[in-house]
Amino acid sequence: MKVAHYLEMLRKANLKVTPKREAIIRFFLQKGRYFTPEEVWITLKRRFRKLGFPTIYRNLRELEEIGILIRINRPDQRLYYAICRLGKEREHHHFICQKCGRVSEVEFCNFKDIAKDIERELGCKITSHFMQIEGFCSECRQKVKARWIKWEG
Amino acid sequence: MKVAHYLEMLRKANLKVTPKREAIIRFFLQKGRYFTPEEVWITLKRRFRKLGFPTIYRNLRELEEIGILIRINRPDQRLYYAICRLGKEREHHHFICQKCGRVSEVEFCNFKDIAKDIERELGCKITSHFMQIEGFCSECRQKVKARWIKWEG
DNA sequence: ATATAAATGAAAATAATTTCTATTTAGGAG
DNA sequence: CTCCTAAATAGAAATTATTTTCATTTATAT
Repeated sequence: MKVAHYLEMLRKANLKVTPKREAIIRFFLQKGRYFTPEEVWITLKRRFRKLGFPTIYRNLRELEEIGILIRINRPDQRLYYAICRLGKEREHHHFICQKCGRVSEVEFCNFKDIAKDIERELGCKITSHFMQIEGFCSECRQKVKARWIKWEG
Repeated sequence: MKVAHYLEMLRKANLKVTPKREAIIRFFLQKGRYFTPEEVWITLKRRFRKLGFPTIYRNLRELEEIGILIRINRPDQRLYYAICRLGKEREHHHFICQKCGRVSEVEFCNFKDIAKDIERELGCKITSHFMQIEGFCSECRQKVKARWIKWEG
């Protein structure tokens, strides 16, 4: 998705299109991986002489609420965000590279069937599920392979 | 699983079986739902005149590391723990009741096949995945139903 | 251009979590 | 059963991520 599309999402959500919001979106879109609010702040601080922490935190949360960003779960319990290329309408999950942090959308998920089974088993009613998949992205995977070959001779 | 089994897990992990550790395990086992470290502390404080926050935090983390407890993800970004009745060996996920907080094990997950498809699609190598399923447990579901019937007449 | 509600920066507050250190305790050896 | 040692703990203090407050600025509809 292009920047224009995300800006349209802002308008639809009655959020003003400010230079900082646009910069945040462009930043995530360009990097394609996850970041902490602090990392976003440090990077954007170069371009904006004045840029407060609360602005970053507030905007990241707002952008997440309307489906432009997603939150990434990490064991260190800090906030991590990444851009979502699909939005909330299309059910999907995310793959996170444990080496480079790249985040990729995964549309495939036959959870409907699994949910049915679980509901029958537990007698419960499932309303949502969250999944995060981790591993090595194709790029990092090839690097690892290359190193292996080098070692193995 | 019984308390004795969890104590055995402690020994295997070279962690001493202290009264507080045992109390933490019993607490979670009896309640069957998730709690914050603070909630655990408040409850156990009644039984132990002296009980420090760090002890709770440290123990919860340690018990999680060896598979006795699991961490629950909530949007508020705070720590939540619950007991795991299966351990790390058996691959499984957890269902969390959004009303009462009850945590149930879900062994069914045909992720192997899904993983294959994702790996082919993204060219990645999947090493792990995390899933958390939410909804209403059978008990809370019946309560909701009962209220509905009452309303509907 | 103007008005107005929304967005922002700076400083301060909050609150969860961890560190530090002296003391206590579990559990193995004798 | 007693002693020993490493591990566990309490309490206070420190740390640190995140949020609140509020005066000022800005986007955008008119």
